[in-house]
Amino acid sequence: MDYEQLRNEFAAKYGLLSRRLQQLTRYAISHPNDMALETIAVIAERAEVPPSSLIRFAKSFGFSGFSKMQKVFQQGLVDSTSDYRQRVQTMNLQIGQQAEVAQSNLDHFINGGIDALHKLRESVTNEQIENTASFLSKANVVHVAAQRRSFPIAAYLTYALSHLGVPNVLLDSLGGMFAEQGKTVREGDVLLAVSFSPYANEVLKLVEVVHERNVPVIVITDSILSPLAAFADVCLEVKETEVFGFRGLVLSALMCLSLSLIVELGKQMDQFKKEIV
Amino acid sequence: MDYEQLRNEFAAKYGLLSRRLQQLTRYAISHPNDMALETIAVIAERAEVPPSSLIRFAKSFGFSGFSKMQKVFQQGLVDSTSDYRQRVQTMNLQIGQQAEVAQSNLDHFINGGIDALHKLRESVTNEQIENTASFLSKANVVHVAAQRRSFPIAAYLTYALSHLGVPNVLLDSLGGMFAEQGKTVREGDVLLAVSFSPYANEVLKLVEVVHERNVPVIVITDSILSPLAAFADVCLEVKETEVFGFRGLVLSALMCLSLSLIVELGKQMDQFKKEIV
DNA sequence: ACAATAATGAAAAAAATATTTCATATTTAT
DNA sequence: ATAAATATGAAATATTTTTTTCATTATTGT
Repeated sequence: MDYEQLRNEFAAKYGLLSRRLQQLTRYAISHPNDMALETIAVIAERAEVPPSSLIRFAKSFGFSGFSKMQKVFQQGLVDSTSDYRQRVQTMNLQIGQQAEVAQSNLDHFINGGIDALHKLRESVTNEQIENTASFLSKANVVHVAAQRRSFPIAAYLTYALSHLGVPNVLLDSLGGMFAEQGKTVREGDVLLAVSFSPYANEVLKLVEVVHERNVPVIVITDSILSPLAAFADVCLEVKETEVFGFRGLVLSALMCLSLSLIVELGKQMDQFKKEIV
Repeated sequence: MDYEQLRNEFAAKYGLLSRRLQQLTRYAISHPNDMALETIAVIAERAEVPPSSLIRFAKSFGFSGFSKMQKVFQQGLVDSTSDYRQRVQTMNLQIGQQAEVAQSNLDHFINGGIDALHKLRESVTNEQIENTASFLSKANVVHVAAQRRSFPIAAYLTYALSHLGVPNVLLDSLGGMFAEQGKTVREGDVLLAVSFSPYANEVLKLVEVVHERNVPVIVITDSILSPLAAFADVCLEVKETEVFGFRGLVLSALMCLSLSLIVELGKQMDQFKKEIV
C-alpha cells in the first residue's frame, strides 16, 4: 500500500472510526511529515492522544503495528520529493531549451499564476494599498462595481467588507438595473470599480458620472492607459498574464490584492478605533 | 546545521578521512533517503560497513551520535518538498518576532499566494482535472453551488462555462431560494460544489440529496475528510494557506484551478466535436 | 623493520522505542 | 435505566536500536 492509497483509506473509513481515531486521522492527514519521522511518543504528544492510540490507529487500518504504517508515510515523503525535484528539473529544462515538453495543463496555469503574482508585486506599491484603505475607511458606504469577468472579485470584496463591518453595496446588475443602482452613490461614499479590457461600458459610464459628483473613485484595471484611469483618485494597475491566450489568471492576482486591501483596511480601522478611545 | 551545510562539510573534509569514513561519506551523499529513514543496522549493511562505523562517522562531523546526524538528513528530506513553504514559515516567524526586515503587507500576501499555488500543484493531479472535465462535458446542465467565501469562484465558473457554451446554472440563493434552486438538478446533469470550512449547511445538504439521485457530484473542498468528500464522484482537495490568520488566499489558488478546469473542458469539447465530424 | 598510533569490527551494555495488558470509562442497544 | 460491548489510557513488558567497549588489525613515521 502506498501513501495515496492510505490517504484514501483514511477518508473512506473516517466515519466509522471512534472519536479518538478520527482525531488521529485528521492529525495524520494534516501532519504527514510528523507521521513519517517522529516517534510514537512525540506524535502522541503533538496530536494530544496517548501512545497506545497510535498503535490502535495503525492496526485499525490493517497494519501489524505503528512502525509498519510509518513506513508508508516515509515512502510517501520520499516519493513526493523525487516528484517535486523532477518537476523542477523539467521546468528548468523547458526554460533553458524553450521546449514544449509534456507539462500538465494545471502546471502551466500554476506557473502562470505565480508569474501574475510577481507582476502584481512590481506594479502595485504598498503606499497605494494604504492610500486605498484610507479612502475606504472614511466612506459612509463603499459601492463595489464590476461586471462579467471581474464580477467574482466584486463578490469577494463585498463579502470581506461586510465581515469587517464596513457598509457596502454590490452593484450586481440584478434585473438589469446597474445604472439605477449607481444612482444611490452619494457624497461621502466611495466607489470601488474593477474593470479589464474589454472594459464594460456600464462601469466606465458609472465611474465618469460618480467622479463628477466629487465622490472618490478607486479603480482596479489593467493599465494606467485604461479609459477608467482618468477618473480615478487611486488607480491600482494589475497587468494581465496570458497562458495559452487565456487571461483569467489576473483574477488569481486580484484575489491576492483584494485580501491585502481588506487586511490593510482592517488595520487602519483598528487604529482609528484606538485613537478615538 | 542544515542538510546543505552538512553536504558541504562532507565535501570539505573528505580528503582528511580514513578509508572507511570516505566510503561512508560517498554512501551518505548518494543515498540521503537511506540516511534519513533507515536504522543504523540497515544502512551499515547496505553501505557494507559495520554499525559502529556509522557512529564514528557521525561523531567525526561533530555530532554526539548517529541519531543527531540522522535528524539533519530527515529535515533535509522535509525541506526539499517545501523550500518555498519554509520561506513562508520563516516569514511568519519574522512577523511574530517584530521583524527587522520591513516586508510590506502586499508582499506577505503575494508570497502566501505563491505558496498556495505550490500547494495546489501538490494536491491536485492532472488526472483529476481531466476526469472532472470529462464529467462536465457530458452534462446536460452544470449546476454550480457555492456560498459565502466560495461564492466568487462559483461566479467565475458560471461566467467561464457560459463562454464555452456549456449550459449552466448558478445556485446563487437569490431570494433565499437555494434549496428550491437545488430541486432543478435532474438526472443527466452534474453538480459542481465548492465549500470550505466552516462548510455551508445548504451546500452540504444539496450535495447529499443530489448524490442520492445518482447525479455526478464534483466537490472542491479543503480536505478529503471534509463532510462533502464522502458524496463526491471527483474530489479536488485544495488546502488553505494562512497569512496573518487569513485564509482568503485559497481563492487565488481556486481561480487558477478553475481556469485550468475550464481550459481542459474546452479541449475535450473540441475533441468531441472533431470526433463527431 | 619496529614501535607507536590510529582505525576497525564483534559483541556487550545502555538507551530508546514500540507493543501489550488490564483496569476503568464510555458508548450502544435493549 | 441497565447490561453488554466497545473504547480508552497508564503502566508493564518486549523489542528494537543505538552506543560503548575492547581485543585485534592496519597504518604511519623513524
